[in-house]
Amino acid sequence: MTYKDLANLIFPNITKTIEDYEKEYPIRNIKEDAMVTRFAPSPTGFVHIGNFQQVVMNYIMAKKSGGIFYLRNEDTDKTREVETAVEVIMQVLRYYGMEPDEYEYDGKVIGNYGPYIQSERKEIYHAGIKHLIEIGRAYPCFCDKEHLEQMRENQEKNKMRTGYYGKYASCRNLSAEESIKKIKEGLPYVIRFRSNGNFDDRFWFQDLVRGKLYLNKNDQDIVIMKSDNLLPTYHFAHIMDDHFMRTTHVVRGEEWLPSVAVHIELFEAMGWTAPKYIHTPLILKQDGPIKRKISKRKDPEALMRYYMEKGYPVEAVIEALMTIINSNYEEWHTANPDKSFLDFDFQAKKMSSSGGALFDLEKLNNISKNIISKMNKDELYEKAYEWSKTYSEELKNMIEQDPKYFKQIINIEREQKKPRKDFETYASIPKEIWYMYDALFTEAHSYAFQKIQDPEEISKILKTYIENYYDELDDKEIWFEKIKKLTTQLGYCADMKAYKENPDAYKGSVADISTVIRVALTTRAMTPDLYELLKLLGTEKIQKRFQKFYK
RNA sequence: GACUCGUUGGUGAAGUGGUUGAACACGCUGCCCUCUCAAGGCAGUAUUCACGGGUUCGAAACCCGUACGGGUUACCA
Repeated sequence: MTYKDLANLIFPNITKTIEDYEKEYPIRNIKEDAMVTRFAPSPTGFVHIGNFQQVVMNYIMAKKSGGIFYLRNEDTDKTREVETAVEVIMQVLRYYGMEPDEYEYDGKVIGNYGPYIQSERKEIYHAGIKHLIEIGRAYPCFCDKEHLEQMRENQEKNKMRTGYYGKYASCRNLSAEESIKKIKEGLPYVIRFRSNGNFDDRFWFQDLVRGKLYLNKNDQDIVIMKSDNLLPTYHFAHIMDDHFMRTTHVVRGEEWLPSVAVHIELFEAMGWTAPKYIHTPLILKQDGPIKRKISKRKDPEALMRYYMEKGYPVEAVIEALMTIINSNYEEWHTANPDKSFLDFDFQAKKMSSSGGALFDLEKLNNISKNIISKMNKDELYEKAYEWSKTYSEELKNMIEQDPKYFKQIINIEREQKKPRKDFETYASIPKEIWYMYDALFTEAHSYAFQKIQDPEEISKILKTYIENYYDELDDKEIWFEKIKKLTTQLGYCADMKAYKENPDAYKGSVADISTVIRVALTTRAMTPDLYELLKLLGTEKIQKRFQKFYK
């Protein structure tokens, strides 16, 4: 009895060999320096911001180099899987314009290196495992959970490294005969990798972010195939997939750094060269005095859904992430405002390797405000409208009832050198402009009058203004001259400079008069340019809103 | 516990032995401009790079130790 018999007993129906698959998935016909990258999430139903950051990196590397970016669904853990997960992932990728070149979704397989869903690649993994068994680099292990647990406790007690290795790896000494016998008896088993490594040996590993790392070799006989569903573990699945999908660069979180030695040995055992690895720092969150991993359970901003629902422009989120990825991105972008992030000279080694970055929402807000302020009215209209269709009934209604009017409102102080920056997100638009709509205005009750509170005085100001001064045909200069005349007529100071020098000499200033008009029209003391607002509202609406205050 | 990665302002950070008396951006503070606000302009915001020691003519940068933080330690990825 040989390893070959053992392999055939375990995988009687696997006929294809590694060589067959090498032919089936040939080296990609792309430029030598083109990168093949992938996004390989497990289908949990969410896209974490840390994962998305990796998507951005993967996407840039592939696109810039003329390579391929593909999506692979890592669903080997059937207990965690969520039904609609792939849909969510594709939705996010498309929303942010990072459509993969190859993927499997909605019954379609795009690309020649599929299937792109791990649970559909069982035969490929089995062929790999069968091969390892044949050459003596993998073996069935019959140890049960209790035994393993006991072993770990003992190791911990003796301050040893924990794990299934060396003398602790009892099943590695089973002969082919013994293993075959146990399997025939029906004992449950997993398949473990047989490590040849010595932990005290070290080797150099090149990580593209951290540089050269001097790591201990692996000596763990890790599980490569699980007992229940015969699916491989992540460790084994990813080396098979990354090899046969001809991946050149793997971007993953730094939580994988401790298993690099395992993966390297696995690649060696298969006779393959490993792809290049880029281990990214985690995204952290300030929680009181402590920085901790941003968590999808506690922190809504950990999930991409949050940014979509809030209506941050796509470019804003990408820019915020790029800033974390390569902090010189921002400077580059201000120097090259018209270029896409794909033109940026992204370099993995420029990524900070320190601890992990706090994702700064305030920074995002600032970026977002700037980006929105630079859109012209048509762009903003298009994007906000598109967004509103799925995320905001309120905004959608506003826009649809009169698109032209909406554009006029958002265009106030917009297409100019130093545009206003009122809108932080698409979702914030209604909060800033609702008072321009009569239907919404009738519900408003509290008026934020400032210095002038006296109802008699307010009435007098509004009445005098509308009866004697306001004319919607006036240009801005004349309009303001009239406001000044009104101010003087009522005994206030029309010259702000004079007023500031000696405020006690007057009842108040032109600012106070304007504020009364502004608040009566909008309920707020702070709005964009009054002249523009008046023009857009029109005489009729103005009169109606003023009437409430007449005595 | 074991193994491992890291530690520059409130935040992201630049920096690889000498025009760094620590860039840039966000935030914060003040002033100016101004009919309000948002902007914009100007100025301020780490006497110092976790701490201790060493190497050097010279260190935030190189070395050692300590402390602190993160990660891993699963038939989860």
